[in-house]
Parts: sequence; C-alpha cells; structure tokens
Amino acid sequence: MAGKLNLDKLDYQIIQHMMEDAEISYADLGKKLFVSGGTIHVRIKKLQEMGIVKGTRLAVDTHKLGYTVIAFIGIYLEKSSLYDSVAKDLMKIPEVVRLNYTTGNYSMFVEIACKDINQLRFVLHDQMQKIKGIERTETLISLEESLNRNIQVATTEG
Amino acid sequence: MAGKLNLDKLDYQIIQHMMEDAEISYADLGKKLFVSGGTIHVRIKKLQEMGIVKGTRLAVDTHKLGYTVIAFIGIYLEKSSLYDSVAKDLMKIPEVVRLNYTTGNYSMFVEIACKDINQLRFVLHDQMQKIKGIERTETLISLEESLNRNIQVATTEG
DNA sequence: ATTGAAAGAGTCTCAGT
DNA sequence: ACTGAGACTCTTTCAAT
Repeated sequence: MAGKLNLDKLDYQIIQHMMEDAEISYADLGKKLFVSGGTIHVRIKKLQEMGIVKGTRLAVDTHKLGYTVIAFIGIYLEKSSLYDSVAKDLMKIPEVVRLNYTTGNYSMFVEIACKDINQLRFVLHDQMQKIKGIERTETLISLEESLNRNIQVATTEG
Repeated sequence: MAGKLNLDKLDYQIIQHMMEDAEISYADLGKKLFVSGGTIHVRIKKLQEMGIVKGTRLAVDTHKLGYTVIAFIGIYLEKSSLYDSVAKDLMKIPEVVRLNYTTGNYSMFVEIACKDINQLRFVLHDQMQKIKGIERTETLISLEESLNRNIQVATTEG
C-alpha cells in the first residue's frame, strides 16, 4: 500500500511546527530545532517532493467572517449505490464544506457552514431535500467548537 | 454582537485565493486582481489587525503521513452538565482533533484521526470508555472523504 | 546530510499622487 | 486609498565539509 516513509524526528518536528505556524523563517525554525536554515529548507523540499507537504494556506477566523452556524448532517440514502450521484449534487451547494462516505448510522456525513439559521434552513429544506436519492437527514447544530487542532505527529519516530 | 465588517470585493477575493494557496506573492496576486502588490499588502495587514486573518499553516497530506482512519464519534452524556469535564478529558487524547458541543441526536461530536483500526479500537475502548460522564458512543468510520474545502466567500459583497 | 554565504525573490515602508 | 521604488528580510542555490 503506502510506501515506507523513512521520516526522522526532525521531519516530524518541522511538520508539527509549521502546521501550527508557517510564518516562521527557516533560520528561526532551525535555531529552535538546532540545525541550520539550509537544513530546514532541504527537508521541506524533500517533504514537498514526497507529496506530504502540499503548500501553505491562509488561516481565517470563519466566525468573524460571519459563518456562525456550523452544522453536521447525517444522511440516510435510499440505496447506498446512489452515493456518487448524491455526492455530486451536494458538492454544488457552496455551504457544504466537507463530505464523507461513512459506515455506521448514516451513509454519508456532511458539514455545512452558514451565516445564520435562515440560510441553514434554506440549505436543508430547499437544496438538500430536492436531491434525488436522499431518504432522510438528521441535523446536529454545533453550539460550541471546543477544539479544532492538527494531528499530533511530533512524537512519531518513523 | 459581531461588529460590522465593511469588507469589499477585493478583501474577499484575497481571502478566497490565499485560503487555497498562500504561497503566491503579493505582486502576482495583485496582477490577478488588477491592483498593485502594495495594495494586497495593506489589505492583508488590515485583515490581520481585524483578527480575520490568523496567519498561515502548512498544508499536509495526513493520509500519506499514515493517518488513514478518520472516524466521527457521537457521544451521549449521562447529564449535559458534564460537558466541560468530558471535553477536558477528551482533549487529552492526542487522536482527538475536533470536538463540538451539539444539539440533535448527540450531546457531543468528536473527530479522531488514527493510523490503523487497532489504534481506533484502543482510543474507543481503552481511552474514551474510561471517561466519567459518557453514557455511550456511536462511531462513524469514514470510508472516503469526497470533499474537504474552504468556505466560499468570494461572491460575498459586504 | 549539513553548513554558511552569495544571489535571487519577496515583504514592508513611505513619499507622491 | 493606491502606487512604485528603495530598504530590508527571507528563500534558494551551491561549493565545501
């Protein structure tokens, strides 16, 4: 399956640090990890070539941007073979930010981000209910996000 | 509540572009959006001061790093007043990457990232079951992530 | 593989508009 | 507010180890 990685402690430390803050300079990160800036550069280049590092992204406070209503929707399909078709329709809804095919209670699990409850209602009733193949849905509205963090790789050793 | 934002189309275009790729230079992004690099710089600085932009993060392929098992856990609490205490215990588990307090079927909703099914079982049976206040849990294992994207702000107009 | 220094590219500041 | 140019900082390359 997945090829062997052969990453060492330094690689994992670089990944961990820059997942949390990619603005630090190679020189400064090198100082923290007791190597030169040039070594940080070489390692990041290697991680990019391996496809592990995929670039950098601006971190944005979505709540401050007005997306105050986060909801998770569990979806029951009429037939599980309808997954691809339903997924395609769901992706057309801009408020849908995440979509997983799951085992367990639901066949699909979706996350949506809306600006208010009216927009949530619109997405649920006017957009999702029209999609062919959805039997019914269950909505969980997030009242509070207590944690949203990266995976913890720094202690991994190969 | 939330103060008025007063962002214009250019602000939203900058946010949208850099949420997807923060490596582009201000000069190049300015060319795309028909302003100078200096203007991009001023806008980003403003967005940082407003707390909307919170920095940049390294984007990593967690699947390639070995975290192949993503699961969502719905949690039923014995009493909903136990939320804070249970949340505190859940945060101690490194595999827990996200934690929401929710309305609907479950009281809490958790996402975990594991390297294999055995680690998932360990987290579920040995770590989560020992937490006081959890009545029972339901697990959804993600068989496929079809979509994981940012919110779409580019068409917003203030 | 790592280092340190030079070359190249990007950010940041500011005077002018 | 936006621009463009200069000062400054960071990334990237490379010869030496």
